[in-house]
Amino acid sequence: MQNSEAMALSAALLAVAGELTQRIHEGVVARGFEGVRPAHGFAFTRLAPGGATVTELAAHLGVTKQAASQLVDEIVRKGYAERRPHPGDARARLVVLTERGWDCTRAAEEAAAEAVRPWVELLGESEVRALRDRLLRIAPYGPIRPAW
Amino acid sequence: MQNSEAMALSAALLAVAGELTQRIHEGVVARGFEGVRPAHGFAFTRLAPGGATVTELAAHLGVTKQAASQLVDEIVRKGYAERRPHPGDARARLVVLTERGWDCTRAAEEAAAEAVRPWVELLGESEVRALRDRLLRIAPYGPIRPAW
DNA sequence: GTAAATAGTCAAGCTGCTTGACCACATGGA
DNA sequence: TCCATGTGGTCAAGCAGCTTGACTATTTAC
Repeated sequence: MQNSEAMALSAALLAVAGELTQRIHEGVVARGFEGVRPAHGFAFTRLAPGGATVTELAAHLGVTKQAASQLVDEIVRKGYAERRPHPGDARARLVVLTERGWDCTRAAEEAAAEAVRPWVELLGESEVRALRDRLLRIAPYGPIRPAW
Repeated sequence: MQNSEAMALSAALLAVAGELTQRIHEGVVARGFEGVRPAHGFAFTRLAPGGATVTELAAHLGVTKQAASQLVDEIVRKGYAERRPHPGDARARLVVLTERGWDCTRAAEEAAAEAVRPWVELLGESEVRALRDRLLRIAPYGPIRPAW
């Protein structure tokens, strides 16, 4: 594959990612969840399955644990999560979503569906599913980092 | 399309975008261009076709013109671009890439090709081209914004 | 039982962005 | 032609989110 083709692919991918992030964020805010940043959404997806420690969250977001701790401070203060004692490790604390945190997560899913709708209208549902499948196959396992 | 499917698509897209940005950046640095950030790359693509004013660059990056001006300061100081008087508007200044700026742009294209190579090995060239074509069709025209 | 590793926080500093103020030049109407 | 308004650009100050460094409490390993 030529360099220029790879660059066009990259540019398109990053443009779509930027647009998507912005639309999801706007949709979440429009549903009444203010003071929440896109990075919080990525934290929520890590906390959702049953909570996580600050260190686990830091690894998932690709930041220092101090930064993750500050982020947790913020979402706790805003009522989206709470810190509980960790069962089995008295040093650690388990960060779990509150009911409001779950509401916000569901709002983000709705906003994502809304953001993707124009793609379905343009490409058709099967094409979008194919897009998803291909992206899932090349998606990395490592930490989720901001695009830039 | 279900909300959960849209969310999976979004998560995969953003994960791939983050990984891609990081790999291109690493590739550019590995080719000897230090002190350059991913945002600079997006500036370069706007400057490349024949230069741009600070205001045009700000619109392209989706930031204030003050921020764009600071970014131009930086890439000028590092030797990637220079400010010239604007032909036809004495208020404006045309920011153009230097030879080193062009070298860096070509390095970014090489790095992009390198980052995309694993996808070609995994999905095959025609599938990756199809991916590119679909992304190009849903890519927005507006400013390029960081994914988060 | 003690030394090293790990979870978490506090504090200070830096970087890249923002808002606000301002000057130089351009544009359009009397 | 002259002036009022709009636009391109920069300077300055402030802020948000991250970093590094230092420290305590607890766990793990020998």
